[in-house]
Amino acid sequence: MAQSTTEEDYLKAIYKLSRTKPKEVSTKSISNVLNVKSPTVSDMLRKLGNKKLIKYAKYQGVTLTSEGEKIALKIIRKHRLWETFLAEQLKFKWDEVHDIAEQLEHIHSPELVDRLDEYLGFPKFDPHGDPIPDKDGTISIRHDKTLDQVQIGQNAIIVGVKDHSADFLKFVESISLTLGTQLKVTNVIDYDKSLVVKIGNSSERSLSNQVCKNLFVK
Amino acid sequence: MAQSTTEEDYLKAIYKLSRTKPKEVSTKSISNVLNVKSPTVSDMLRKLGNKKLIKYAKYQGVTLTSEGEKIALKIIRKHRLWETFLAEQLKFKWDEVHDIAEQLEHIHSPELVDRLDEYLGFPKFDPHGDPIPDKDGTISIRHDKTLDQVQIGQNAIIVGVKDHSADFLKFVESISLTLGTQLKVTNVIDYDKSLVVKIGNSSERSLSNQVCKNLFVK
DNA sequence: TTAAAAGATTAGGTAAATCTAATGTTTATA
DNA sequence: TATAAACATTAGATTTACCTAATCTTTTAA
Repeated sequence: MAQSTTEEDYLKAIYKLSRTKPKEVSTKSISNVLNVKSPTVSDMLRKLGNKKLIKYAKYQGVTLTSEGEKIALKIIRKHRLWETFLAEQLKFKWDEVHDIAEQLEHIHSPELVDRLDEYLGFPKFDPHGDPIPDKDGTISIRHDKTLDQVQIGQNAIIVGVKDHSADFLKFVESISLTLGTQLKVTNVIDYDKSLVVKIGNSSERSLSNQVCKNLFVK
Repeated sequence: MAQSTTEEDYLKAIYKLSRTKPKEVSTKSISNVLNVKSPTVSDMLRKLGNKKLIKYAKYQGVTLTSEGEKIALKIIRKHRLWETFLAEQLKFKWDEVHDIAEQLEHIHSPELVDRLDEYLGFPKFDPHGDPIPDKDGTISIRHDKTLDQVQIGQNAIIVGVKDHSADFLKFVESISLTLGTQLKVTNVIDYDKSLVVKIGNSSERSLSNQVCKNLFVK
C-alpha cells in the first residue's frame, strides 16, 4: 500500500533523527523537525505503527521497521538525485536546491528515479556531499571528521556540510568554502576553539567552532 | 494567494474544456474529466468563484477570469515543459510522459520552470505537438487540420495528436506515426470514411476515421 | 406547453492532517 | 524519594476534498 506525502515526511524525519540522536526517536524531536504539534505526531505514529512502518510503543519512542526504512531511503534517494539535477544541470546554487527537492522527492514513479540516476551518471554524492542511496537502498555511511577535529598545521578538503540551512550554505559559499575546497589549519585559538585557516591561496581567515563543527573534511 | 493542487486541477480542466466545447463549461463535463461527482464540483466552483478565479453563476456554467486563466496557463506550461524534459532528456516514450508530468506540473517554483525552459532551449511544442505557453502565458493556437480533412492524393506531415490517451499513442507509435512523419493519402473509402495512406516509404495501410480525426497534420 | 429526463445544487457525512485543551506518564531534581 | 517539569497521549474541533441522498432548475421531447 502506498503512502501519503505526509507519511513519507514522517518516515524521512524518523530516519534522519535515528542517525544522530539515540536510536529511539522521540515525539518531540519529530514535532520540531516537521513543525507540527506533538499530538499531531502521536496520531501519525499510531497510524504508521498500524501500517508496520515503525515500531511504536506508547511513551517509548519509535524506530523504523525495515519496510519503513526502505521507504525512507527511497525518499532520500529521490531528494538527493533531484538536488544533484538542480545544481549540476539547472545551475541552481547549493542553498537553493533543498526546498525544490523537498517537493520533487514526493513525485511517484520508480522509472523516473532510475532514469534520472542514469542521466546524472549514477552520482554517489549530492551537492552537499551527502551520499545518495542506490537503487537497492544501499547508502554509504559518512566516516569523515569535521573541521574542528583537524590538528594545527594539517591540510583538509571540504567534502560535506552538516548544517543544511540556507543561511549556513550562503555563508560558507560567500567565503569560498564549497565542496572540494582545500584549506590548511594555521592556528587554533584555545579560548573559543576557533580556527585560523588558509583557504586555497587566499589570505588567512578565522572560523568559529560552530562553523567548523558543521563542515565535513577529509 | 496560492492554490491547492486540487484547485489547479480544476482550473486546468476548465481551461481545456473551454477550448473545445462552447465557452461556458458545465459541472458535468468537469466532473467527467476529473473523475469526481458533480456535488464535489459544485462545491469547488463556489470556492473558485469566491476567489475570483472563475465567473460562476449557479446553473449557468463557468468561465475563467483572466486571473484564473493565467494560473491555468502556468500549469499547462509546466506540464508541457516537463513532458518535453522527460521525452527528450530522459528518453521516455510519448505515451509514458503524461502521468508523470501530471505530478510534476504542481511543483511550485517560478525559478525552476524558467530554468527548465532555458535548459530545454525554449521549446515551442511538447512531445505531442501541443504548444507550450511562454513565460508571459502567451500560447500559440493550433490551426492545423486533422488527417480526415486531407484530400486524396495529397501529402501530409504529422504535427500533433488530439487524443492523448496512452492507448492511442501506443497505437500510432506502433505503426510509426510519430511527430514529423510524412504520409500520403492514396485512397478514401466513402463507406466508413477510412483512409488508405502510405507512411514514409513503407507499404500502404488503412486508417479508420476515428484515428484520422485524432491526428493533426500540415 | 408541459412532463419527464438530465443536470446542478444543497444537506449532511467521512477521512486525513492539523490544531488547542485536558490528562497521563516519565524524568530529573530538590 | 517525592514532586515538579518535561514530554506524550487522548479528547474534541477545524479545514479540505471528497461522497450519497434529496431537492432544485433547465432542457428536451411527447
